[in-house]
Amino acid sequence: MRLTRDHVLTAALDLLDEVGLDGLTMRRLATALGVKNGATYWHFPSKQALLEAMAEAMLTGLTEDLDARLPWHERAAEMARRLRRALLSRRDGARVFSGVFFPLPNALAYGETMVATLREAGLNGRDATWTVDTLNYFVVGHVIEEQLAASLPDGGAEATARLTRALDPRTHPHLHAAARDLTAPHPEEHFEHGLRLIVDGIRLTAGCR
Amino acid sequence: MRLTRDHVLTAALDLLDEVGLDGLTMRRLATALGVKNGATYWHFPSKQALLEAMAEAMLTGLTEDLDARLPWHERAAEMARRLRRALLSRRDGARVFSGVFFPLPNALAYGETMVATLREAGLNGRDATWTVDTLNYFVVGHVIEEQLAASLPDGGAEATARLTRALDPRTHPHLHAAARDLTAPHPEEHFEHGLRLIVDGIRLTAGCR
DNA sequence: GTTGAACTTCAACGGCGTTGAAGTCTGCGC
DNA sequence: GCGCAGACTTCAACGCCGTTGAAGTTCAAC
Repeated sequence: MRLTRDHVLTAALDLLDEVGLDGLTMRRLATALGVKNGATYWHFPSKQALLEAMAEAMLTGLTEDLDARLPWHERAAEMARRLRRALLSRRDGARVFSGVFFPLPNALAYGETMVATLREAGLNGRDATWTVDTLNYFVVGHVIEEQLAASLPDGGAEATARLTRALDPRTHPHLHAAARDLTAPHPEEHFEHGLRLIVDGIRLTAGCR
Repeated sequence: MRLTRDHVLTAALDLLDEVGLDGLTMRRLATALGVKNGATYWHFPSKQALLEAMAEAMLTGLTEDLDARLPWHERAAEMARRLRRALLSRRDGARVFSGVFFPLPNALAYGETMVATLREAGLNGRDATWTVDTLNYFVVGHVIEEQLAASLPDGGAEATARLTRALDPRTHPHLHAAARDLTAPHPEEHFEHGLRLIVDGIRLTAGCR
């Protein structure tokens, strides 16, 4: 059967889950599709274009069915949670997303909804836009680290051990004590902690005007 | 004259400024040093090790001469600003830093100081650690974008034009209006805006206990 | 001077994204 | 039924990349 743009895209997403971003190769993708190396280039002009399509696919439906009756800060938090879940839906999803520069339609819809929500809270255009940026840096950065930790060979045990070894309790008492509060074991709580921090900051800003 | 680990390191940092992270190649580095391709591998076992040393070099002196009389929130903000400036000191510095997994001594010192500052504010160990993570996601994400925008061929004019073209004012009124509030023209204010947002969130959290 | 370690060169390995010419298939008008 | 044009695939390369190991060179200490 002949190839379709969609075949290539879904095969690429499946391959991403299987081998991760670093293992995702145009040659491997062709092999997975039972096709020779150059064939995919008919459907996507470059690997970058394919990665953009993959990112766009991950963000499908991000703004759908959002409860308009929620107060603005709960709506904003819900959107951030949705973005996180979308990025988590594929292995290394956050890194794929962060490598895309092109303005993806689904990302634009997300941004538009976010800015609209914050404007509703009373923020002016510039504040709302910049606040969305701050939220995005947090979400993407958090999920990148989350997925990095998740794809460590031994569940991060070796990396944690090496970190603990590097930490002299005399010079780094706080970090030494914090070794058990790393991201890895509590991703949800860690995410909610940061999210609340930022949303609280927004509420403070919003209340001041 | 023979090579030194230090020669290689400073040449790598200079080459980074010249050609950016994507142009930084072991072969190009060797050429810049007037040496053949394999020679650098005597001083650094791998490119990754070299990048780690480069990141560590960028973070030198990050925690020095911090005014202990400042209130905690100003000290934390000052640290974040220092981290930003350190990452900005080299082209693509933030991307170099974010690609390093190994716990760098200077990064640990930074983290220790940050956690200590937040504990002083009354946060418990876990809250302090996680809050530092949130701050770091913001700083690194912000500077990555800042430097990405700075290294666009035409100062970002073409990218902005393409974005504006992709934005229908009917479907994306807020983003369309916000096209002039992008990061690029106001990096300082944009950074300070996000920083204040997060620090305000911390102050709120700190006040609650 | 000899020697042994420190350092460099040399030549390759296997991999990557991408390209363009050549080939094959397929559906459509005749 | 047939030919043909466009759609799609293969093939064979190009020029990169990080890394490696054996062979060669330099140099300081004895």
